[in-house]
Amino acid sequence: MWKLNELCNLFKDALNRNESIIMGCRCKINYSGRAESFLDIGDRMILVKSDNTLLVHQPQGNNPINYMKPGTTHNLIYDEKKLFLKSNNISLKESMNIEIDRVYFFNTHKLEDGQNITICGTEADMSKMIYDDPSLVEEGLKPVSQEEQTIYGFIDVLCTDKNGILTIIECKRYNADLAAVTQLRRYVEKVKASKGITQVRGILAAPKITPNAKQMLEDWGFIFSAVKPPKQYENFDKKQKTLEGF
Amino acid sequence: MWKLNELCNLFKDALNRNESIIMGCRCKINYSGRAESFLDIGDRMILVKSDNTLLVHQPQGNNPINYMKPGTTHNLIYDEKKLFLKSNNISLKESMNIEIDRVYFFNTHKLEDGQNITICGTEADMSKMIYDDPSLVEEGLKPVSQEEQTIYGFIDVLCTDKNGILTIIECKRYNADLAAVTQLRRYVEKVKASKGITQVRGILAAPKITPNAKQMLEDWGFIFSAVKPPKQYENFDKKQKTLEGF
DNA sequence: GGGGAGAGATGCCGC
DNA sequence: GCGGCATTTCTCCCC
Repeated sequence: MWKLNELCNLFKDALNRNESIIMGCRCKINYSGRAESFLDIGDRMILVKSDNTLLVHQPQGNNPINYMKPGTTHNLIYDEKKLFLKSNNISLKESMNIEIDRVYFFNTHKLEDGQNITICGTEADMSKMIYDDPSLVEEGLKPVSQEEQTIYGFIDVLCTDKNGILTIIECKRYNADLAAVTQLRRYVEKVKASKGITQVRGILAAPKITPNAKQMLEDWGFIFSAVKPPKQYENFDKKQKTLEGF
Repeated sequence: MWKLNELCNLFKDALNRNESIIMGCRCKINYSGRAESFLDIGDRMILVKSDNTLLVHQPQGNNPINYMKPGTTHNLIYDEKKLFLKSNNISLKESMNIEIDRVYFFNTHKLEDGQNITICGTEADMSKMIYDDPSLVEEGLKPVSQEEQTIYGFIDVLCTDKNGILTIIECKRYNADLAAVTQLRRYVEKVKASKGITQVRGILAAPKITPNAKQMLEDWGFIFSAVKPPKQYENFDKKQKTLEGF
């Protein structure tokens, strides 16, 4: 068991040295800022990163249950046999108060990492794939532009179809929903209005589409085209195949 | 410094006891599933929760740089003086491979927490506030329904205005954008079509609205009403006031 | 810094 | 399970 009063100095020193801090503890939490929240007593993991991000994780679930953004100031205070972690972000008008009953583990370490992640299979990759080969979406399409930031908006892929009609393709890497349809509709309307042309086609390219979205899409004279984002499951399937070989 | 080969058993035992695991290490990461990603060598914190969620956090930033969802299986393997954390989620077709060079710290502990967080200041709170007092949005509004799940969609607040015209209010707790306008527009159109009435008003209630969204809103004959979500910044302002008193 | 849109989004609720 | 939608969304890009 930790001597709680000594932790305050360890915590402060770690902050001063820009170390990352990880603490397992039993606590209750109040947050006030963009909203107000209260979390009653339970066991959690608290991370304070070298950029002063704070994360509180319960022992289940993907997301932090509470957090403070980078640039927050933190003070660990010992009072009346309890620890209080008081965090403030003046500029964001956010504050958090964690009342700590018990500390299960406590570590600090200088961690250095400037690496950026590389990801493929994103929507941008998908729109590039379609731009490079529009026949994936429809026969006879000719690419005009990709990922173009225009006054009409951010249009994924712009083509002309086999009849020379301007065609806007909106990509979704997931099951396309109502919001995807309204987004496409917005682009088509903007291009029509600003170019003063009446005929602009809209195609929604995604692996799937919800029934209601399909309905609304067709009500507006648009078309769905089933396209999967590139490289999805490629490595996994390869690996599974290898495993099956044994 | 840790004896790497011993960690594998500690790790396995912790998993078997449903303990949560936290490890600071130097590693590189490959992920394959919904997309593919690679993260070159650097210092990170790895959390494995009692529900087998895996999170990898860099020493900066809010979000995990890599993660695996609850229900993933994990194996820590020692081979050729290196550790490999191999994680697989068969049903989601996702896999991760973490190659670990060095371990800075390693802790496991049984953490128990069944608490749910209470939050106020959400959009639901905001729509309830407006339903209870529609004059916050416009004089003469009479509430009809709140948070109604209809075939047209999920309408925040439904009112009649001072002339008895059906009025749909869409709430946003943040700066309203183009998507918020298209959402409102969708509801108004659906209600018009399904009820067979030509006059349905739409009001967007939010603390702010972007210029383009305001433009589109007015183009469609809708109205913006400046409303703040309840309790936002309340505690913070109170606290600041107290501090100023000193 | 604000606007616009994606995210390996996640999580919640309702059907 | 899917659909619809909010999120203390966060993050990135571009103006």
